[in-house]
Amino acid sequence: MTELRHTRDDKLALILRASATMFADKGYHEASIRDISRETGISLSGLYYYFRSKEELLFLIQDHCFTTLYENLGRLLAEENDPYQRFLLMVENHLRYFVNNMKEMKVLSHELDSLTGEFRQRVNQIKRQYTETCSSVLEALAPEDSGIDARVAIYSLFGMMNWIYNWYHPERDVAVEELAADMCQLFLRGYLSGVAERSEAVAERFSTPSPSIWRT
Amino acid sequence: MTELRHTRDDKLALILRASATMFADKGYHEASIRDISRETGISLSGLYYYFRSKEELLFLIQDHCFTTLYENLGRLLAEENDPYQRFLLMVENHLRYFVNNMKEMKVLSHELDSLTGEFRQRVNQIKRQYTETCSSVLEALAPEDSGIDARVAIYSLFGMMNWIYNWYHPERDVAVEELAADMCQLFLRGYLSGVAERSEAVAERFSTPSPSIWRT
Amino acid sequence: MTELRHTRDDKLALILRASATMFADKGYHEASIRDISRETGISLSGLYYYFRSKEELLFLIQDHCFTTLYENLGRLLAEENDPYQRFLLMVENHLRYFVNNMKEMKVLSHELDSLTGEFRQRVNQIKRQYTETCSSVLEALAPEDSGIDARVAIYSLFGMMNWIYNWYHPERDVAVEELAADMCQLFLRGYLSGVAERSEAVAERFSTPSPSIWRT
Amino acid sequence: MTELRHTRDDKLALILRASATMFADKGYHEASIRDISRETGISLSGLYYYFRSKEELLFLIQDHCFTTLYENLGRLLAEENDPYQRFLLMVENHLRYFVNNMKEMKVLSHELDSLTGEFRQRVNQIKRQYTETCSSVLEALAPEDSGIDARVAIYSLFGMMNWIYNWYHPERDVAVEELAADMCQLFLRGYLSGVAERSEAVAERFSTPSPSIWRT
DNA sequence: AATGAATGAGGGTTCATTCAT
DNA sequence: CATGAATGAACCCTCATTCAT
Repeated sequence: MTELRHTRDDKLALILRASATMFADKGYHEASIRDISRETGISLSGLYYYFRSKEELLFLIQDHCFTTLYENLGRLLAEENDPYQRFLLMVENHLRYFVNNMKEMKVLSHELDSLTGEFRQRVNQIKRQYTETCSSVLEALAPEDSGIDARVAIYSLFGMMNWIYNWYHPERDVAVEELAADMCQLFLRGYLSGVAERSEAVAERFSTPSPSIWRT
Repeated sequence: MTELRHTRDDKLALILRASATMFADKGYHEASIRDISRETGISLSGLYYYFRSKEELLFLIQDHCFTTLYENLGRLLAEENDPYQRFLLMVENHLRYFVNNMKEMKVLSHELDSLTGEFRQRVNQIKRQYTETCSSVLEALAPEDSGIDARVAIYSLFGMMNWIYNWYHPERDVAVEELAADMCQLFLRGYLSGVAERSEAVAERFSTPSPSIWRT
Repeated sequence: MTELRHTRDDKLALILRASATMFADKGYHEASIRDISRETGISLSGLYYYFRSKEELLFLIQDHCFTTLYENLGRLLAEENDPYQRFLLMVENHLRYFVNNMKEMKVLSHELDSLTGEFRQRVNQIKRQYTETCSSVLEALAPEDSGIDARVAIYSLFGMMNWIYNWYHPERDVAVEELAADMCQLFLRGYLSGVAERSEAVAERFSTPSPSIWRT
Repeated sequence: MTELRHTRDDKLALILRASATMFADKGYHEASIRDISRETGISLSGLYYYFRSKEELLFLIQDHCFTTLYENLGRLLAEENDPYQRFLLMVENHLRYFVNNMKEMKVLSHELDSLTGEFRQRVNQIKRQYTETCSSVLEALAPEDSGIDARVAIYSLFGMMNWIYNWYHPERDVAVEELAADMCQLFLRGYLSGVAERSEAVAERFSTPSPSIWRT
């Protein structure tokens, strides 16, 4: 009885998985409902029992991903007070979810603009919540004056992390834990950290803006 | 006279601009040739005088962008020997071109997979050349052992830089020169650099891998 | 009930008929799917439920025609041993089917080259089988030495028969039975057969090749 | 001077040749003016100096072919009075021209319907003249009563001859002279001529119409 | 809960043809 | 004579979606 009532949810989950894979591989607009029908074995019109439109399907995927990511972060942060550890947890949570759901995350990164109206608003809202949580974790760690613009800082971090679907291969590259540790160190201490003579040599270079010889 | 003879190239340039904007706004597959026709004022079939297929159009854009980016970098590096300055030039060149050609660069980032066959190979080749040049600039600067995986380092840098089309607004955010300076500092010295007590406190945290409490 | 379940096949048959007529009247390439849509009353896209491409549509027609023609011949020959009767049956079968399906046969004659790849191979294969069966019927009848090249003989016969779509009008010309009888006599006994003095007069003429006064 | 004035005609001849080849290979409608432009090396718009429309181009080819064929026949028949020789000349003239201009003749056979209006009328007129001349040659030879319908006879002959573009390969098959001789014998004396016992055995079979067991 | 059949809108592309130069 | 540039019409085909069953 109980199992039977789960049938619907199970099938929906199957559909979401297949769709996310399809959307990631071919892009949202290039992937057709027919592709999903073929992949899931459910007939074209049968699919429409589970969602009302293709856009809702995209929404369901994005909503589920962001919600999970966000809730995971909340759960982890709830048990940790130390700012450094909180930062570390945030990065690792983010990267781990991305690595484990690479296809879905590519969809998240690419296809936000494909949503419209209320769908877009709802995803944007949770995305904003997530971003704010991350920002506050970062700010709790910030030096009084790092000399770095706040938006540049947070979005550079996101850029580092979100870009991985473009190059990261689990079987070839370092494990997620090291990936997280490396990125944390890069972001917090920099590429040259630990190098002795760095302090003055580099510092001096950044003290004066470089001459912009560059034309557009 | 001479100007008149440039008509054809000018129109092609106009088409490429409009197409890049279209592709960036709606995505390559969502943007229709009819959209480009409407935007440029050239008839649908008239456009095909300038390119043989939509895919070639995408190729022309990507090829032009990457080539320009790559050649600009070569020109800048040719006059500079100091590793730090070379790094700075590389980052500034990259960011400046991205900021000045945001639409095109979004297309570059998103639509590489949309090319097939020889088009793809040719763009991939120049992309590889550009990446290698950047990598060598970075390596010339590298500490003996930063403890950070080489691929993680270079792609984190690219991630930081390439992500900007997702958040950077020229009129609202810092100028390109500062953007470049900030990212250089972030990447080279880290977010916490300059903070006195950082050395030991942070270092210790990275010495032992964080406990991975996280399940998939 | 049963009839209702045949709906799909019936519609396909309707489409094939209409398409064959269209292809015959305007030629394969000149006939548009829109024409077929108009003719059948089925929407343009609705047609694609029944075939995957225009080329497949042509294939379906050609395959059906050749297969029917070939199977009919097999059925007729199975019950007849006498070489003359077998020849007669072959000719009558061929002509009757052509006359009854003139449009389709014109398509068969004209549009073999319009097929490509596997479609072409499959039609060519059955065409070859049919030709071979006809050839063997002819050879079983052949005099030891008619003095006529084998290929010239069989293809002259086919030429006579296949050409009829260019001139034959059922309502104006002789009935199929006579058409078949006439062509059989023409082919087997010749136009002058029965004429008394023919034997020597004509024979002599063919004994020496005519002087070729003709320039290219 | 004189040579210069021939330039136009020479180029037109080049265009007609190339077009006929194109039309024969791909069919009239499938061959594009662009194909002809590519083949001749003359620019797309440049071609329109030599003809007013694609249809006129087809007309020029058909008209030239039929006229040449017809005039050649007239020249040959003018010097020959013997009915048998006249028949032979007619067949050989027809076949030789077909073999030497296979591409053009395929166009003639296939694309008569592609002409409309006056173009069609003019080609049809000369075609009718040619057919009538051939018919009269045949009738001059006819037995009082061959028992064969006149239309069946003449069109069977044409069928035999016109079909050759479907199977005849100059390098593989018999020479044109033998081709002509074979077809003449076939048509006049039949496939079984010379076979002694034929007379009664076969004749009897044709005296009674074959039982038409065949349903549509 | 699921499907076969159907559709309107729109996709990229090619075509014969024109016209100013 | 010849061409580069341009166009409207039409092409085949795919799409997300619906609806009776």
